[in-house]
Parts: sequence; C-alpha cells; structure tokens
Amino acid sequence: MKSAGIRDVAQLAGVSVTTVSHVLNDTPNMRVSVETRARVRHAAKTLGYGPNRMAQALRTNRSGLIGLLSEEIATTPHAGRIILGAQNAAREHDLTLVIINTERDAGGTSHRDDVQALIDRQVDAVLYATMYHRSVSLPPNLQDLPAVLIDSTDRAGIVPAVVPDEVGGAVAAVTHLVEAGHTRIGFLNNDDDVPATHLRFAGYRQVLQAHDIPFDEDLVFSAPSETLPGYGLARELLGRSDRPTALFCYNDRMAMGAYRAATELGLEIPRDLSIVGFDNQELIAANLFPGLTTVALPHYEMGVWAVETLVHLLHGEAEYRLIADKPALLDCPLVIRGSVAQPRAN
Amino acid sequence: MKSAGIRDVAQLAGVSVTTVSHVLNDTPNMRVSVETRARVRHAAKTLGYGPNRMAQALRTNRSGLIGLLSEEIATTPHAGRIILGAQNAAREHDLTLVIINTERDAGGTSHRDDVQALIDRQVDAVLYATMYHRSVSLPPNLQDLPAVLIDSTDRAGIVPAVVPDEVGGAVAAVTHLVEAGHTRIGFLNNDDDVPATHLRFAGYRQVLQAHDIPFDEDLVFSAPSETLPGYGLARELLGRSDRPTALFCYNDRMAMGAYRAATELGLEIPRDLSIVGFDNQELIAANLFPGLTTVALPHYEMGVWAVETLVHLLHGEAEYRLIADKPALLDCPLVIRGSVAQPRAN
DNA sequence: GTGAAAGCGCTAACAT
DNA sequence: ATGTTAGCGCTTTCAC
Repeated sequence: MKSAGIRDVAQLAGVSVTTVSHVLNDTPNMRVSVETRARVRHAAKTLGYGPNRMAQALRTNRSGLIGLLSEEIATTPHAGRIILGAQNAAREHDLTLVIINTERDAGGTSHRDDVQALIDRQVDAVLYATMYHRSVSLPPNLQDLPAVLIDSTDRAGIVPAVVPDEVGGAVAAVTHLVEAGHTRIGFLNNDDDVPATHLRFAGYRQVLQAHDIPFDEDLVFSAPSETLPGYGLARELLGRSDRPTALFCYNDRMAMGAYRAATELGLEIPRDLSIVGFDNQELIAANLFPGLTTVALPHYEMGVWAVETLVHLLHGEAEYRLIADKPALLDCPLVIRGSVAQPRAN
Repeated sequence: MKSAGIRDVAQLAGVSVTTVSHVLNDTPNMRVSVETRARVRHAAKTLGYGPNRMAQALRTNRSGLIGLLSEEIATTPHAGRIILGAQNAAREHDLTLVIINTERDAGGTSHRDDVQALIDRQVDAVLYATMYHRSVSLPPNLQDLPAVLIDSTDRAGIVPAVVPDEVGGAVAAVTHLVEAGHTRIGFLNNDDDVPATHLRFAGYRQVLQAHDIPFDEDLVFSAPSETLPGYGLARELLGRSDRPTALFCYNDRMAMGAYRAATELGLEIPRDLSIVGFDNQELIAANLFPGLTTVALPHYEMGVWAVETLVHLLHGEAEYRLIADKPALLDCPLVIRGSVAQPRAN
C-alpha cells in the first residue's frame, strides 16, 4: 500500500486538491470555511497523510535540507554536540540535517568539492563547522548559498559565525580560583598560534589585573596542548620552591598531565593544589580523581545558534546579513567538580 | 543565474532531453552513438550541469537519502565513528546520510516517531544505531523500509544487524597477556546484564582454558563499568597478597580506575602490573601513562558494513534478506600501547 | 469560498 | 539512433 497523496485526501474530504493544499499549509489569506478546514484536516489524519517532500521541494525550489559540513566528526565528542544542537534546532523548523564529513586542512579543492556535493543535493543552506576555534578562508562556492560558520571565523568577514567566548571562559575559571583565595596561579598554555591560546591567556591576565594580582611571567608555561607536555610543564612548575597553589590549564588533557605530576610530587588535589581545566571533555574531566573543575565549550549551543541564524537568513531578514561583521560569542560556563579548594595555610 | 537543467544541456548538444538523460544515466541498452555521447557529456560539463535530485527523486521514487537514527550522538565519540563510516560508504554509492538523534530507552512511541520523521522525509532506508551492544525491539514502522541495525540485534530476528565480535576481542586481549607470560590474570567485569558482559567474560575463560590455566573465580570481580568502581575493585584485588600480575578490564574507564589503584599501591605499570582495557577510547587510553593497551570497537567498520548491506537490500538481492538470522560479527583488534609487559620474576 | 490547470526537472514507455 | 510525451505529487495563479 503506497502512502496517501494529496488527492486521496481531497477525495475523502470531498474538496479539490487546491483546498487541501491551502488548508494544510495554512496559506496566508486563503478563504476556506471553518467546516471545510476541519473536514480536510480530519481526512488527512485519517489517511495518515504526509506531504511528499520531494514533490514539495521540486515545486517550491526549497528542499528543506541543510548541509552540515564538519571536520573530523570522529575524533572528538565535540562534533557530536554540534550535530545534536543543530539537529534539534533544525527539527523545530522542519528542516533536515544532512551531514558530510570533511578532512581538516585538506589540500586543494577538497572543501570546494564537499560544498559542491551539498549543493548538488539541493541543500538550502550550509553549516560549516571546524573542530577548533580558528580563522578560515572559505571555499568560493559557499558564496552561492546562505551559510553560517561554527567554531571558526571567516577570514573575509562575509559569513556569519559563532565561536566560544574564550576570554569569558578563562575569566570564569581564573576568577573561581581567585575567589577560592589563590593568588599564585600558574597557567599551562597551548603553544599553537590559534585564537584560543591568546584569548584564554588574555582572560587569565584580565582576572589578575582586576584583582590587583601582579602578573608573573614565571608562572606561565607553554607547550603542545597534550597530556604529556602538560605533565612536563607541571613537573617543572610544581617542583619549584615557590610553586603556585593553583593551576589553570589550557585544556583538560594538559590538566590530566598536571594531575599526574601532582601525584608524583606527593601533592594532593585539591588540598595542596587546585586545578582548573578547559573544554569539559567528560571522558577525562569526570573520570579523574577528584573530578576536574573545568570550562565547558558551548558546542550544543553553537549548533542551535547556527541553525537559528540560518533560518533567519533563509527568510531574508536583512539585518542578519550584517552580523557577519562580528562573530557571535557564546558563553563558556564553568563546570565545578572537585579540583578546587582554598590554598593551604602556610 | 539559476543552474542549468537537462534541456539546456539538450539544446547545447543539439539533441533531445531523452538522449541526454540516457547518456548521463548510462541507461542500460540505450542506443546512442559514441559521438553523440561525447557531445552530450561535453555540453553537460560546459554548463556545469548536475541533475536536480528532487526531480529525480520524485520521478523515480528514490530519494537517495538514507536515515541514520542514532542514540546519544553527543555522549561518546563512538557515534562519530559510525557516522563517519556510514557517510564514507554512502558517498561511494551516491547516497546521502540524514541524521536523527534519538533518546536512549525513550519511553512510548518516541522511536516510532523518529522513524516516522525519517519516512516523512522520503528516506530510502534506515540505519538504526545504538550506543552499546544490546538486543532491541524495533519500532513497528521500521518494517516498511529496508533497515540495518548497528551495534545491536533485533529481538525478533528480522532485521540484519552488525555487532562487534566481543568474544574475539576479549580473546585477543587475554591472549596478549598470556603470551607475555601471565597466568594470574584478574578480570574486572561490568555487572550489567548486557551481551558484552557475558561475551567478554566468555572470551576470558576461553583463553584460560586454551592454555590450561585453571579458572580462579576469586580473580573475577564485577561492578558498574565506571572509573570509580573500577578503582575500588582494583584496590581490593591488588591489595591481596596473591595479587594477579595482570588485569583485563571490561572497559577503558575501569582500567583508568585500575591505574589509580596501582599508583596508590606503589605498583608500576607495566613493570609490576600489566593492564588491558576495552573500547579504545582515545581520550583515555592514549592519555594515560603509560598508554593503555586495549581492544578497539569497530564502529567505523560497522557503519560501512551497514551501508553496504543496505545497498544490497535496496538492490533487492534476496540472499541479503537472510542474513538477519545471525548478526554479522566484526573484528575487535587489539591496540598495543604500553601497559603490558612480562610479569616480574619473583 | 472553491476549483482547474499549469508546471517544477526529470525518467521512461513508446514512437519514429 | 534519437525524439515526443506523459506524469511523478505538489503549489500557485487565476477563474469562477
């Protein structure tokens, strides 16, 4: 049994397909009597009618599909949260998400081809998500379509973008430490030249300054943002006689390294050393002991924001064209677990 | 400028739309001269022609969309790997993946509704993925469509399914330990009544038996498969005077707990204690020190397998209807890092 | 307040 | 070897 079509509904309701279409689409200023509407709605429900999206798409030239071009879906749970947010928001607007994975930093025309694949599939718009916050130059054919960037900014400043409020997150983290009573706060930073490196550092300095704590450059170390380098840095920093009482780490992996260093040095967390991380990677943060207090990245929220913005763009709301100017900043909330306490009285 | 249609190509090539359609679709036993074909192809390329998928779908009643219904996309990286595999395989067959997230164990008709949402969107088939290996009963409306289960089996045995070869993975893990010289091997098992619990245990016993190592039930402990319970179990098992020289852990999180227990007891891994995990959660396994030797779950491969099977199903290849009988088992390879060594000579 | 009919871009049965 | 044409299921203009 093939599923019901609009004419089946029309027939059952004893009206024309036109009327059915009007009623079911709530066509603005249609003129259909209340009883007729009820009859049509009832007939549709009885038959379990749902419109054929392909026919609709063909006719209206709107597929209802939105493409999500994402880097490295597989590597981190972050992509999952973006997808989830985007997909939930899409459903609200009766849009469907189609996903294409793309290589990071793939050479040549790879991204161009991925965008093309999406265009070939008649997507109405595209979401372009990178796996860490950075500045990108977009494939030229992305210009043909409404688009929104997630977790990166358009080098050319044309496409609206949404990124985490890195500074705000770092401020929240370091403030938390300061409010617990710490004044000697080490910072284990990333050494890549990416926005997060500079912005989290800026947040760190900002808090010190706000609390009149002198900035001490001997407390700031940089290395690749992995567990092992984090460990190495922490060993060094914590081995000193004037060791800091707290550590702010660029990310949870570095914090994991710091945990190990602390353990080896006989420092108990949080009694002897407070630590806060960044990224809120559940697998790490929730499974360390004690649980790592860290800053969450708003991946879910960025997914939602991006779809909402796309919807506005699709509706042609002019003001949204302008928001490309400045990327939207989304809150990075602090997630408190058990790795922060007052510094030990000396 | 709206994109070229088939008649533009026809006009440019000086042929009819039929011919263009035949040529571009490589329609079986069409009769078109070689020169004409070339002319058509060239015209298509010149115009940058790509068929309108919506029109195609409407006409052929095949959308080229396949729905992936996945639980908890956001929670683990596992979903990402399934998506990636499925998406790569889909692209090979010119299929597009549309993703819907669904709640785990959602009550009532929720899964039914999710499947319906996919059907409403004219997907040709659906992939149904759960986040851990188990047996499920499927929403009734899934029967209307070709479907394949990923990481779970159909209680009713109707739908083809693919799951990890848990026994094989456990065998590989424990064999690795035995071959390193261990004979007292503890097992930290999950205490949930899920297939993996029983199958990994079966693999463990199987290896012991194959090597004439007597099974000692005092070496097997169960608890929820989290870090903290893993820690507790390991403390207990390793605190004994006749402690095992190696631990096989149900998953990497429990192994992470075991690492902590070992550290606290002054046991150095792998010198004093060898550990093997399961799941290969990179974030944990690669970031522990030393790196955790563990067993990888074939999520990517299951995604690929599922799409390939779906394609066969869609082509109506009868034999594939039968494979629902027995779920396909995919290899769980051992990933060797640094947590296994010979037992220390006494 | 309602309906007839054109047509979105394509495929495929049927002519020629 | 190539062309004509109906029609997929819907929206929308226009007529009544």
